[in-house]
Amino acid sequence: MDTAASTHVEARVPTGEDDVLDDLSARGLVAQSTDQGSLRAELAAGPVTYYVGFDPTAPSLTIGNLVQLLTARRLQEAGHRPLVLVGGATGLVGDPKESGERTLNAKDVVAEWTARICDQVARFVELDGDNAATVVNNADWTQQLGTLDFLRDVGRHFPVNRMLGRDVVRKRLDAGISYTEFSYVLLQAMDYLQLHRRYGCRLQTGGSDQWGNITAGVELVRRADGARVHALATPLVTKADGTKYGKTESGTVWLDPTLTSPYAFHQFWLQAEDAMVRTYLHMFSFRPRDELDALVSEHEARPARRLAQQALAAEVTTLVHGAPEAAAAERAARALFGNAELAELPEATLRAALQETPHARLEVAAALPSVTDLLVATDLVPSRSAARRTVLEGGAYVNNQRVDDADAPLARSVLLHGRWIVLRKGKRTVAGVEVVGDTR
RNA sequence: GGCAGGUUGCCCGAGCGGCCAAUGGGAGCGGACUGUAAAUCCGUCGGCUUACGCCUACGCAGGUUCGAAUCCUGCACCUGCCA
Repeated sequence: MDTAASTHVEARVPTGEDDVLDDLSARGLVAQSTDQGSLRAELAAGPVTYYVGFDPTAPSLTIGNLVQLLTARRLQEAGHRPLVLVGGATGLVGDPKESGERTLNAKDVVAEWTARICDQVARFVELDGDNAATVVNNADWTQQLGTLDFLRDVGRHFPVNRMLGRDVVRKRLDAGISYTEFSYVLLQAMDYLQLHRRYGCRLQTGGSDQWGNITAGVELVRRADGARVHALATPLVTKADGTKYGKTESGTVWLDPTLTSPYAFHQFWLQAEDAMVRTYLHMFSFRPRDELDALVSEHEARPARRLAQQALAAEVTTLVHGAPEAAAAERAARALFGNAELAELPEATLRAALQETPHARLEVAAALPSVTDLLVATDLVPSRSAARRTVLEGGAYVNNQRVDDADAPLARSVLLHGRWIVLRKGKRTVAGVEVVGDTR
């Protein structure tokens, strides 16, 4: 991680125009690749058809997959032709992971996830033009393949002794690995071969955790068709301490706005660690590198202003959710976390901000509910016990005022513009409450 | 197939008849400090109950006992040794 981050601080040797590969590696997006010289030559010679694949293991992709999607987009912008593969077939089998055997998902569930991810993925690449992207599903060539043909035509190219030497497999040998997962690599390798034959695909990109699967495909294409094709792996995105990236207190950061709201998505990036913003900007932003370097210098001079985080959040949210959503998330953040007194915000601004956060509408007849009730109603906490605990720990705020009594009904005077409450848990988790009904 | 050991809360891992909602670590959450950053320190960490308690939990199903995560029986899965 650090090596990737440090390579682009130094001024590059001035060789005129950077090519895509230079740009990718300067951005820290190249962890491993097959022979760079010939890959560079092929990319320079003309449009190269390449592919990146995603397995439907959930109803949506996550920000962990975003690096892959954006890398595909960078290559497309450089004139190459993307095939985005969704693993309708491989998703039924499951990539072996170190921690142990996966639970197989039901076929109809996988089919639904596949459809959703096909839609999702299509938004990150250009579907028109000379080098239009194509979304493909590996179920198309895997599903009707017979077992005997599979064993004879694909299986014979895979020496088991080599397969046993693979890292993931070795790590699973003690705990055990099913034949299902052991065979996964054959399916992914076959994808590369099929895409090579059908579309002339010559490059596969993916996360470095996929390197083994990717190179297995490279090898299969060579053995089966005698062709030399390429592989390019991006590094895994991590936090400064090397731990897993992409989780918040409420869980995974999804690309689907119904699973992670644009506001929550924006907040995630806004809260990026100082030590990592430079890395993230280079990996996720499409702005030129010298512009990013300038931004980072400015940030380092005055980190408390969080300029780099703001730029990062604005751009990535725009990429994923569009400019209007990104702007709304930004306005909400400014209203709720800015220096302005909440009571002085115009109602329209306040309402718009709270619509972005988790919020609840409450019918109230007489007395207002307690903070505990509100924390539960807005899903800021999972249970009433947790809500009480939060209040007890001093982490519950109404309109930025700490509340000490978990059970006392709130006074009517807390209502902003007669109906709004800004509820906060801890430092940065905000929710809105709209009180409707008799508010005399 | 035989023998031995194992299955504990989000994860790791103690407990081996009552003092166990269960030691400890990690993650998470809250507070202090700060900048919606990191590090550090402190607190918290099944659910319901304005707290007297109640409910659900220690692989699954039964049983013994006043009382079981702890003992017994059966089942499932895992690990090691032997075949």
